[in-house]
Amino acid sequence: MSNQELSQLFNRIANLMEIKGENRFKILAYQRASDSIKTMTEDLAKLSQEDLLQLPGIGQALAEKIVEFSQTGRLKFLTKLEEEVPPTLIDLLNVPDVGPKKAALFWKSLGITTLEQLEAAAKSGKLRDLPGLGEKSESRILTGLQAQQYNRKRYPIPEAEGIAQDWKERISKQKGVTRLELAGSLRRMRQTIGDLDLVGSADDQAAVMEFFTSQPEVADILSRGDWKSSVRLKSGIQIQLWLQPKEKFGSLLQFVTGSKDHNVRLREFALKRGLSLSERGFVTKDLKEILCAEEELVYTALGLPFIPPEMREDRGEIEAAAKNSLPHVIGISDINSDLHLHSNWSDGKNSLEDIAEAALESGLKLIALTDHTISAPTSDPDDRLAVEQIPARNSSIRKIQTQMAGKLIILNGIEVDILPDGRLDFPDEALAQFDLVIASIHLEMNQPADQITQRLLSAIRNPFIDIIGHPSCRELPNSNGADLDWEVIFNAAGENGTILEINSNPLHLDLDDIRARRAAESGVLLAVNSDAHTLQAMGNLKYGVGTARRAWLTREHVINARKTEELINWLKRRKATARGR
DNA sequence: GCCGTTTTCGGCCCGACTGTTTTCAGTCG
Repeated sequence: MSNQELSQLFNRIANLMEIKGENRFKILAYQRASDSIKTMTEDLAKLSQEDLLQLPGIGQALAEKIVEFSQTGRLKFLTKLEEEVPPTLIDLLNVPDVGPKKAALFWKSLGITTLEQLEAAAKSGKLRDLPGLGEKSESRILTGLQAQQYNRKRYPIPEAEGIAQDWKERISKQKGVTRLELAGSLRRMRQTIGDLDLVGSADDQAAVMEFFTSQPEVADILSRGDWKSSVRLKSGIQIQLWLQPKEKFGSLLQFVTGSKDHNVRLREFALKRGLSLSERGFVTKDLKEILCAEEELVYTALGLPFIPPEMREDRGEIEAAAKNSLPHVIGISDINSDLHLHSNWSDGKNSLEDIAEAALESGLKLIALTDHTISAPTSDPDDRLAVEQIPARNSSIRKIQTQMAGKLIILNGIEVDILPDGRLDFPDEALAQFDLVIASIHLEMNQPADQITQRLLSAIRNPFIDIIGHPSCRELPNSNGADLDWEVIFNAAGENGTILEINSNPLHLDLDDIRARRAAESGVLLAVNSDAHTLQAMGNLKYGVGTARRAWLTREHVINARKTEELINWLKRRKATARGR
C-alpha cells in the first residue's frame, strides 16, 4: 500500500459519500485526509495505529481504516459504499458544471451512471426537464462533456508562463488598469500548470472584462462578471481574470495565488483570532473592514511573517509561520554555480567558450561541464564521449579554464550512465580524473522497484560519483519516472554524502518538491542544476529554484548555493577519500 | 470524522457566477 493509493482511496470514499449525500463535514474529513496523505513523505503502511493518530487530520476512524487497508488490501467500508453508489458516477464529477448533487439527480431520476449515458441523455433533451435544470444547463453540460478531453491537459511551466505573460501585457495596456499580476499555481511554481489566473485593479472593471472576454483566441466564455471572468482559449487552456479595487488588491492576489488548502487553513487561523478573511479583505467581529492593498498586509494582519507563494500548499507553513520558524528559503540569487551543463563535446549545442561567456554574463561564479558518455541515448551516436576522447576534451577544458581564470571557475566534469545492471559506462580509473562526476539513468526505467533501486544504490555508493542526476528520470507532464524506494535512496545518499539533483529542466523538475523536502530532512545534500543543452536553457535554473523553495530548502541544503570555496573544498575532500580507497 | 490560544461539544472558509428561480441551490476556486 503506497501513500498514493491510500490518498486515492480516501478521495474515492469522499466522492461516493458526496453523491450519496452524506454529512458534508464527514466528507471534508476524508477529503482533507486524502489531500494531506498525498504529500506526506513518511510511508504510512509502516506506521502503527498509535503513530497514525499523531498525524494531522487522522483520527480513530481513519487510523483504523489505514491499518485495515495496509494489512488486508481491502476496506469493508468502501466495499459497502460501492454497493450503495455506482462507482462510475465519480467520472461524472469531472464534467464541468456537474457536481455531486446533479450526479445524484441524474442517477436517481434517469438511471444514469456513466459518461456515455449522460451524453446520450443530454443530446436527446432529457436533462432539461429535471428539477432545477433547463435548456441552458443541458447545453452547458454537453459542451463540458465535449471539452473534457483537452480541458484536463496540464502544461509545462514555461509554456503556461509564456501565454500568461502575453495576456498580462495585453490587459495591462488597457486604459485605467492600475495593477496586473500572475497568480495561481504558476506563481506557486507548481511542476505543471492546469489553468492560468490573472489578478488586477482597474478604474473601469466592466470595460476590462469586456476586453478580456472578446479577444480573438477565446473559444468559450465560461463565466462573465464584474469581479471575475473565465474563458477557454481555442488551444484549450483556461484563463481566469479577477478584479478588485486597488485598496483590496493585496487580498485578491493572496487569495488567487492559493493554494485552496492554504487559503482554507489561513481563513480558519484568522477566524480563531476573530477575523473573517476573504479576497475582499478582513472583517472584524464588530463588522469593521481591514483592507490590504499589498499582499504582505494579509499576513501582517494575522501576526504572521510573509509566506512565499511557493510554500503555500498547507504543508505546515502556517503553523511554522505562527511559531516564527519558517525557514528562509533559497532564492535564485543564492545560486552561484551550475554543476550540470552539456557542450558540443556531446549533445549540447554550444562550444565551451560560449557556455563560459553565458555563465559569466548571468552572474555565475562556477560551472561544471558535464558531457554525456558512450551509453547515453543521444539522437546522434557521435554525441557520446568514449574514454579515448577524454584527453582531447581535457585539453580544451584546460584552455578555457586559463582564458576565464579569475572570472569564472570551470570544473572538468562528466555525466556517466548507470547501466541497466548497475554498472557505470566509464571505469573508476577514468572517473578519477574528473573534478566532478554525475551519474544518471536514461534507459530501462521500467525495471521493478527492487532492481532499479539497487541500480541507483550502486552509483550512490561509488565514491567517484558526486551527484545523481535527475534521480527518477521522469518526463512531465505524464511520466512519473522510475519506481524507486525513496527512503532507501535517501538513506544511502545521506550516508555516502552523495548529492541528489533537483534538475531544473521544466520537463524534469526531478527530484520533485515533496521528495526534495524529504531528502533534505533525511540529511541529504542537494544541487539545483540546469542540465542545459543550449544557452537559453541555462535560464531554467529559476524553475529548479522554484521547486527547491516548494521543498522548503535553505542555502545550507543546496551545495551550489554555498560559497564556491566551500563547494570546491567539499569536492576535494570527496576526491581524496575516493582515491584513498 | 476531526479537533481544541473561547470549546471533549459544537463548530467546521468565503464569495462570484449561473440558471432557474421569485429568493436560492449548485458549482467552482
